[in-house]
Amino acid sequence: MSRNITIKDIAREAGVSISTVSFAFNGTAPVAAETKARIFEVIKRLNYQPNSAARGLVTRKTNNICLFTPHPASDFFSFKGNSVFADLLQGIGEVLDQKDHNLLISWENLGHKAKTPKLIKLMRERAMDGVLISLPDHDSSIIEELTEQNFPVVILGSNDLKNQVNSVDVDNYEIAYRNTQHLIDLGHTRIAFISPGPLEFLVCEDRLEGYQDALDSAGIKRKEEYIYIGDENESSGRKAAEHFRLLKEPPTAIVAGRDVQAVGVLDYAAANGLSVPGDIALVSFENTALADKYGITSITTNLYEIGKEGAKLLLKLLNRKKDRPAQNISIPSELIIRSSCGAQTGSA
Amino acid sequence: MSRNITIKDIAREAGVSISTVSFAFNGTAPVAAETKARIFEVIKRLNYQPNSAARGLVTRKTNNICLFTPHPASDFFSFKGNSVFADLLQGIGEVLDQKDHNLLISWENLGHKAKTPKLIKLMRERAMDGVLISLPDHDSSIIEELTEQNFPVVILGSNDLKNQVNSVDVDNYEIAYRNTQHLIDLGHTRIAFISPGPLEFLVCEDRLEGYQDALDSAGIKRKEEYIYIGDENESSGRKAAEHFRLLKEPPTAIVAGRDVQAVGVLDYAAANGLSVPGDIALVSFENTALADKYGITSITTNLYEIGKEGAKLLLKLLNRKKDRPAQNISIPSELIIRSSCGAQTGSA
DNA sequence: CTGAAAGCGCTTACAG
DNA sequence: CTGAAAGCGCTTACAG
Repeated sequence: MSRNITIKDIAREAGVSISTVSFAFNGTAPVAAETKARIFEVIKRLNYQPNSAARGLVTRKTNNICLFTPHPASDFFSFKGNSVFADLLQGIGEVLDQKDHNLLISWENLGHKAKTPKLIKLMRERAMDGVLISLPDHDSSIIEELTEQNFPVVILGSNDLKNQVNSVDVDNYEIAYRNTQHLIDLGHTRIAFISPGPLEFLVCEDRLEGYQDALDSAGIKRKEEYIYIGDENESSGRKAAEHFRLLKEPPTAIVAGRDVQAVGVLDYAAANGLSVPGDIALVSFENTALADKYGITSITTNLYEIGKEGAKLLLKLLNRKKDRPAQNISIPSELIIRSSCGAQTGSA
Repeated sequence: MSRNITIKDIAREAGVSISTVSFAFNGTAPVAAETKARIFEVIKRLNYQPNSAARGLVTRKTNNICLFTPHPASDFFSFKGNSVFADLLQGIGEVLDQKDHNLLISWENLGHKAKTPKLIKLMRERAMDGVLISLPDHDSSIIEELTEQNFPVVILGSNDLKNQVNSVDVDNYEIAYRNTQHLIDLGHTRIAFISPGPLEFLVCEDRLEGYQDALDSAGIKRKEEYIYIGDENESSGRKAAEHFRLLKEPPTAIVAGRDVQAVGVLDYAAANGLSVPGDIALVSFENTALADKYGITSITTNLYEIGKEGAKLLLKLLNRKKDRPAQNISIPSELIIRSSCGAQTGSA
């Protein structure tokens, strides 16, 4: 590779000092109009782009933001649905793009139990300015270590550290409560719940709690057998529906953990001559294209907005001198009523 | 944030010079055993991690590898199926992890037509050591600019630049040919094709050509109406099946572009009293869990291996002094026979 | 408005 | 085996 153009080349070619080039290029000090024009002519002609390592060494900034998950990639990217994950990334990317930041992406591989967790290593070697953490579980030791060092962190999604760490999320507790309450309002008392994934993910736990508290508030007794742990596959919805159906007292309504699970429930119902919402009233989360297509009542979980607001918040943190109390941003959700819950037709 | 531990701190604390610390830490020159022990004790105690910017400034390496797509994130991540994309990332990540490299991820947002493409900017400011390019289309100007500068590039997937640029892919032409040939061997002559996505993606074009050439070789006349441009949604498979069914001369076999489309075809068939493989023989690509679940004959497209081999190849490039001719690695594919094609039962 | 100089935290010849 | 010194390409006081 041929030698790269440096600030010295520009300075020599433009007949000025390197400080003047730096001032002009960065707009960080006034430079005479003609000088500036000459400098920029040379910059353009020579295709100059400042070396980020050199710049980073003195400014102590990399302009890299890390999106991290303390889980293997497969868990992470499968857990988030297809389009849903793209939305998160798109939201983050748009904001970072605009502010000239790069996106680093990292996860903890199973079995790769290094002495130093990857993220801590990245922080110590200053490979990034801040981190967005997604899908945290109960082990918040990494997050605590980062925040102790005053390293800028924003959590995307449910977390254990409310009020201590900046975060952006939909209120999973609240939307599960709302979904459940909606079914209660429609007269149901035998209401089952499918978790969108394993309960070690806080998003799942939060939703379960919201569901349970809604039942409690309505004076409806919880039933262990009304809870099914699903996953990102449609089949888990089908299996859940079957599990519920085989109970002595089958539920009359189901809170599915995600739209694809709701589709599985619909599938099981159709295959077994059950009517939705007649025999089973159904609500879900995400409000993806699937919900629209199959007429599933679903509450929005706007990952695009989470990504966007998360990135914005992190960037704001980077520009602040003094500490401020942690901010917990909640992205509003909307319950989209369709045919599956029985509210629309009134014929439930 | 408190001041960070530097090599100076280690040197002072260990009572040696900074060169010795550097030599010991990097194993880049012999250091007396006791000296080394003392140094590492201090390193551990003080949690030292070398500053990557400082190191990068002199070594001219960032240890960052960029995964880039010249398309908006939504296109990219949706195009690759859910798990399929996770597999690609997982493959890349495992290799980079092991070699202590970080993954930068970048894409070209629509409407964000900057004067300098993002990737070129990243290259010029030396924010990464090399780049993996995924989902390229016919506009290879960016890739050409990178290779002209001798910047290390590996293309993941189909590309226009065979023999000029390093690449790793399944042979999309060949697997489409093989899929089609399989149906021909089963006696079909009216064979339709669903593209996995828009033809601007080279992977789609390659598969279309493989399909067409298989027909040509068998002396079967191509029919424009036997080609349907699908997308990443199941519904596109359903629509394709309907489109084909309404033709005057409906096909007796379909090469679906991806498993989820094949599921759509099955769905349409079931809803319309058509038997698979009786009325429609069906083959597909990807061999995901869906194929297994629904008994779809499908040819593997191992994205995990593509990611892994791509990352390995790129890392090898980084360590080479002199140029070598571009390498085009082909990941082998396997046709997994299941019930949908009619080969298994012989009752097609 | 402009320039000379120090310094960011490393690596790497070069001496010894 | 170890250390003093130069230098990577920038930014940023400091003088003028």
